[in-house]
Amino acid sequence: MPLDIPTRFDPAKREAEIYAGWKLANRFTANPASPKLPFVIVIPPPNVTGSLHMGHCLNNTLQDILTRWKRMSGFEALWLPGTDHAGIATQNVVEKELRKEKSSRHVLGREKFLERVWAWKEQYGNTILMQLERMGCSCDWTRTRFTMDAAYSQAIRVAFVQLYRKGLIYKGKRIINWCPRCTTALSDIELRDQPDDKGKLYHIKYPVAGGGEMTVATTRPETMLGDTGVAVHPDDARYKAMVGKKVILPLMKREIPIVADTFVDPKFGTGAVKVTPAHDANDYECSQRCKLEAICIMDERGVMNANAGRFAGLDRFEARKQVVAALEAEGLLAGTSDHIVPLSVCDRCDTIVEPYLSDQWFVKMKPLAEPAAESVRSGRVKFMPERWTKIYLDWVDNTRDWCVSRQLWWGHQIPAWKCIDCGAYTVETTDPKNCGKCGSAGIKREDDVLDTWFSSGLWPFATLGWPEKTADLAKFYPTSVLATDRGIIYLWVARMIMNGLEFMGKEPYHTVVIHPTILTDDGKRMSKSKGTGIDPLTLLDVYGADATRFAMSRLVTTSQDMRFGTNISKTKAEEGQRFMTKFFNAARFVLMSLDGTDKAGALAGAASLSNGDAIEGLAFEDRWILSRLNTTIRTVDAALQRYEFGEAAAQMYTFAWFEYCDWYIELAKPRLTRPDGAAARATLLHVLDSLTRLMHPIMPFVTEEVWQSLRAFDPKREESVMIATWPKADAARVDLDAEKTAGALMEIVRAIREVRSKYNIPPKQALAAALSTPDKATATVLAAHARLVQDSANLTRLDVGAGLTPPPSSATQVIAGAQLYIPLAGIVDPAKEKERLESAKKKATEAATAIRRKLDDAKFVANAPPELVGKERARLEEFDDQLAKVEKSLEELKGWK
RNA sequence: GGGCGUUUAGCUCAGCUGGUUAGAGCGCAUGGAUCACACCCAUGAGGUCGGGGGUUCGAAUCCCUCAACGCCCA
Repeated sequence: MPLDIPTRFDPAKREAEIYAGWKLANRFTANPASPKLPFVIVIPPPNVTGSLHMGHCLNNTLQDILTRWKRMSGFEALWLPGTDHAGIATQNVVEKELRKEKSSRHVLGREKFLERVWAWKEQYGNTILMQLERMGCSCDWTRTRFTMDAAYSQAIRVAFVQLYRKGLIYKGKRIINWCPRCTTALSDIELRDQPDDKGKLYHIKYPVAGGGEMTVATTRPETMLGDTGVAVHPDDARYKAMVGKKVILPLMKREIPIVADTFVDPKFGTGAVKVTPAHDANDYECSQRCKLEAICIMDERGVMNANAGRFAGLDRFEARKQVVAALEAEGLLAGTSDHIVPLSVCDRCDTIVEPYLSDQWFVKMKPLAEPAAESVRSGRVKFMPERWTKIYLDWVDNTRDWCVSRQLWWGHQIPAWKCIDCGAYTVETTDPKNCGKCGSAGIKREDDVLDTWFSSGLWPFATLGWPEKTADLAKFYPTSVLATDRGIIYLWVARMIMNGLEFMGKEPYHTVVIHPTILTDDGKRMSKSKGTGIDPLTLLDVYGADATRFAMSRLVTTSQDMRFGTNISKTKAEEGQRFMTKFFNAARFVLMSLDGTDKAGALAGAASLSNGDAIEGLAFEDRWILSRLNTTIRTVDAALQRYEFGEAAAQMYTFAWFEYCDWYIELAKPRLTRPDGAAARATLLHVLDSLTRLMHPIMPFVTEEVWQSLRAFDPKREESVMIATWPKADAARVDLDAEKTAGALMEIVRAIREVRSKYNIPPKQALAAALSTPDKATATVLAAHARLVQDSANLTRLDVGAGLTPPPSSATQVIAGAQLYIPLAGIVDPAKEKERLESAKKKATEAATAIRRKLDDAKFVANAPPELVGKERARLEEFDDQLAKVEKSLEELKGWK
């Protein structure tokens, strides 16, 4: 054959080149002036410290599938990429570098340190984005954004000022989560639970002034140094008389009051609790109600300060030991018991977090959260799968004010200036010179920066140019779909919806797709620290992007997470690789077969088929595959509409492999070289063309490669499959009769192959067969397609007739509606035949009995829908018929001897 | 403590609003260098649908309950 196409598509060799071609042709760039309807996705910004992991790989595969699918479907598709500055994470990375150099950010000073972070970011900050190219992601790289870009930073500032002026941002003293290692405040959701931490519950005796004692229970004895009260439940009879009295705080010899507060659980410990307002959130609230003072006993690094008396200078954990020892020495330790202590650690550095009283900036959440909840309740924003709606609502309905200040340097410095003279804050979008209240020039900017999520929350519109009224913003906001993992529904999704409503007056997207989380082979969460993660680049290197993408999308279901560890990912990627190769070879076959034949005829025919027009000489099998193709197009499209990626992938796989390759191509082969094979050539080409488009969103590279081969054949088609139109299902092509008959023919072919296999007859050895049907109509239909069966089963002849006399010494098979005889003189083994027939008899008997039992049940006939009853009757008839045939064959078998 | 999810073939998973002889891929077994593909083709074995109750003419599917595993919130 003159056409030279390799038998494999080599991803390592071709992917980069294909991708570069797309980029060069600006295929990813969206145009705000386009008359097309927009379809927009903003990427969940990966943080600049990361590199591609399996979660990104899945997340971005799905986004790319949606983007490519919509782009082909006639939308102005924009997939906007970018990265997030990741305040703590990035600062930690650079501080670590500095430590190696025996330096620190404090040695460098703020300005120099930030220069250093920027340098780091320039060098490593785009790693993930570059890796996305490896996956074939069709992001609009001309619009890449970074949350620290000048324009983006200005957007944050405008947002902050607006919220502040509306009274939605305030500064206040609160108990917040403090990381003594990062020396910054953290929000509730930047913590992680430390699993099964075995701690102890300490029972401490507090002497009561004027005699007696009270025992309190605590898991954190060192905090007693900061106690300013002891609380009991007001209804607790045991302590009623004590309320209002004082206890003498051991070790500190401080008199502190006994107060009554309903937050005390009388059943916990002794029913009396120590109150440490500066180091416990509940205690702080209690102190506000009971007018207790707050004494802070630790510094920002978790070291005891002067308020801790003789324990000053000790680390918090050392202080615990010594406090316990001191209490013991004074005979005030009533005892200890084992106790599981729920501990939180810093999400970034694993340090145990300290509840800490400090002055921080907060966002008032209620006014923002309420409309954001309403957006979801009303259905203006939908979660897919739907069950995540409840998770989202639970959070937005109960959210507390959000601490947004961080004691870091890397980030957006809070645009608030405090007046040295009058103490007022001036909050402006441009740097002020004077206090906005008293006019004093003595103003100082806040040191703190904003939580990274404050900036990410503006992502869907700040990336499009807000607060400026840009063309992009007008065209592309609101965006369409957000795809992410469930892990950041609170952190990010909720905040985007709040901000979208607050600043744009519209929800940022109509659909949130929550995709599975990647698990290890044994169903645990992948963890970097445990080393159970796998590197997607390895998969991409070995199997290529298409195979990896197919493997992942194939596994996306709406109910389950995705196991994709070392072994499973390999198996699944291999499946993807095989599919890629199979498809590539189908294309190879079609193109090579058509080469040298009547190309123009094939092209014209395929074009007519694409238009839904009739063409001449369409054979039964052509009508069948066209029917199947159009059903597949419909189901794939429907699956994507529902964001059921696994289903979409499975549908195209089954069609391409089992229907197109295994059956249709084989059936079409004999016709290809015949003069009357024009319709077969046209159908072959048309189906390949449709399949290439259909598969493109999931397997962009191999489909582009095939498309280019098709284009060499037919230069008039689009330059790239990326801009080709998405196939449209043509209901008129669906032919259920043809599908039914095809099913029967396949069954016949399989039955013959089964006989071959049982008797070890090589496929090369041609056989004869006879098909006996009960009625003439069936015989006529099957006889019309005898040729197809002969070709597929390598038969020299196939006699079809109503009530045929069975040929002697035949292997027999009973199939739906017919008996099949394959004369095998000298080979056939009556014992084997009998065994097979008996097994068939058993199966048919069981099935028939089950149905008969139903139909004999008056209740079934009365209650079941009539069409079902009819269906069951028909099935019974079929099985009875099958049974009769098997029995007949068994009879015939006896005659052999 | 509360909530969510999962439990179907050796493995990974489908199975929609209850009615199939419970499916697929991998793996396994047997046969095959046939002129698209051995990353292939053909054929086959393998499941009392986690346990126990219940509803129903009928349950893998609905309800209750127990168990195991995973995740989230407190």
